[in-house]
Amino acid sequence: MRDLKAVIGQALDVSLSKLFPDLSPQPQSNIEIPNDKTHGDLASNLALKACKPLKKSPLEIANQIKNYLTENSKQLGIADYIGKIEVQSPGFINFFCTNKILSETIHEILDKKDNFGKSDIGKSKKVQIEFVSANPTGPLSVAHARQAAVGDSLANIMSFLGFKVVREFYINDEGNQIRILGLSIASRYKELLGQPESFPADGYKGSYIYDLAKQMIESSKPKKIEDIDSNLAEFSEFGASTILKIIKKELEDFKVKFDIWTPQSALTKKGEVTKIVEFLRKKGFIYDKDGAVWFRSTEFGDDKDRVLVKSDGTFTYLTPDIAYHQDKFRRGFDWVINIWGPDHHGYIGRIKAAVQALGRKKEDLSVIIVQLATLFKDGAPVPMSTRAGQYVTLQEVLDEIGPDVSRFFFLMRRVDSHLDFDLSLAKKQSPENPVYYIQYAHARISSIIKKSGKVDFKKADLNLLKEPEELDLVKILAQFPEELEACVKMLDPFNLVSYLQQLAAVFHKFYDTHKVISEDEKLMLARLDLVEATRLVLANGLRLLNVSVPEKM
RNA sequence: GCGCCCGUAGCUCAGUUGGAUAGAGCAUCUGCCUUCUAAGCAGAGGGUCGCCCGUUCGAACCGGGCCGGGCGCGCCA
Repeated sequence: MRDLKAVIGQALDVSLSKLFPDLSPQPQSNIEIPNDKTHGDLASNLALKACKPLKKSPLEIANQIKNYLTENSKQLGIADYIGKIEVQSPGFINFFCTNKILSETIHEILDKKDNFGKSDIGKSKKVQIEFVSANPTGPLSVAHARQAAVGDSLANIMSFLGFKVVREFYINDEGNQIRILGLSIASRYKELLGQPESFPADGYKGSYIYDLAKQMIESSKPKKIEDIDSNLAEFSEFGASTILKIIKKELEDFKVKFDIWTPQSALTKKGEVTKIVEFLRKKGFIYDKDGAVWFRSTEFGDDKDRVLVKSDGTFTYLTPDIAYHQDKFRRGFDWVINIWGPDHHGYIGRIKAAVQALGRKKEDLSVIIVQLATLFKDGAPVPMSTRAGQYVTLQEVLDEIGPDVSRFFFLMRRVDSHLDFDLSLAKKQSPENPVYYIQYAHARISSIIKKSGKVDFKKADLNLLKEPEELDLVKILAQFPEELEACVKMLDPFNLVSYLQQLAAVFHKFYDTHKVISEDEKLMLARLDLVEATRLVLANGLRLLNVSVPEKM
């Protein structure tokens, strides 16, 4: 269907230029699948676009194009695929397909199997997707979980489409928040040893801090209370590394894999952070003011210039991050994609500025802002705050509802839209749960194929498929590759989720209207081809989302 | 005050280079299992696409101005 669109598009362009050679520039032909079936299988608005420059009525233009296409259908390569062309008011040109395109689609799917939808539009472009990158100061929150689901699924889809994808987790193991983590643990440590003191005001209050303090007491030789304050780094280090292990475990349980874990401290140790300031200074993007070192980010469209080195000599958060981005590009990535929470959207301007200061185009970096997910339990929102230690961790969600349903729920809305995650609904193993709707379609087909005992596909006469429910099914199957491309274009796996729901709906309708297994042997064989193709596409889609594909439910 | 996101059915949301009668799920109501899995299907009700101007053959979509909600605006990370 996608190829057919291209062929028709070209045929339209040719006919327009033959009919009106003086028209310049030529309007772009726009071909889409109409909602209303009486408008054909494909429709073009070319005549409407061309009417203004040509100063003619769109209906007249459309009819001229239609006649040209009909007369030259063989040369234009559309004769076998287009059965009828109609012009409808106010000037749409509607195309009605023949069965040939449908049977070709089914055969293509049955041939390619798991590879249907795979393409090389990525042209082996090297892409890095950095996501989650949570500070190792506490277990992963629901916000991280959504980012993980988005990043992982997007990475799957992009790999499938020919991009060379690397998934990376940036470990923010330096800076203020790590110091506060150490302070928090030390405070609990003293408390457990019977010397309670006031807990730091901005400390992490979660119960896991007690666990960490306990572990330190048990594993290391207990320190003298008076030594603690001079050994804060040890508390920080232990806390960060232990929490990182927890994070890794949570992600593993969520079926999210990373190729590379890059700690900020590694860049610092190599001196990259200091070097990046010198580098930018040499390029002339640096100035000194009020005892601090500033980056002239406004030169690249940022709202204001940014401090890189504070007057006390320490770096701001931005500085190592610039070094990190330089490191990314040095490693040869053509395209760097960062997935961040909404609290970082004000940060986009400065990092894009930095990327340009490093000599890259701003398009080489894409930032996806994933809006927050609010958990609902029994109709009420679950409150969340990391510092107060009052939040549901990814682990708890996983324990309660499992990775399949969780992943799916996190992808059910566009990334830029707030997501209400209804734990009570997700937990239900019932019809209201949309994950089962798709999986159920796959299970039903598996059951039919098993019962039919058929192993040989592609031998049937697919011209026997004439019912509207059958044709609808083939048409939506044909759209799978386009939907995957849309995910990359939008940088959002949502399109795939939405597509799979539609596909399942069309299948369920077909299932309820027509029987596959029947006395009519020839028809049965054709329908078995059709449902097997459907099964393959459902499986491919679910696999890209990392949702399991059950044969029985 | 400035910037970003959002405002579409009772609720949660699709609708993306402007296209034909604005869709889905949930919720409510009515039907469909002696036949491949009823975790399904069919049907009904439900809309001033936040409001007002503008652009044009055509606007939920583009532009301007309001109203309302969320977030960000630090020599924090």
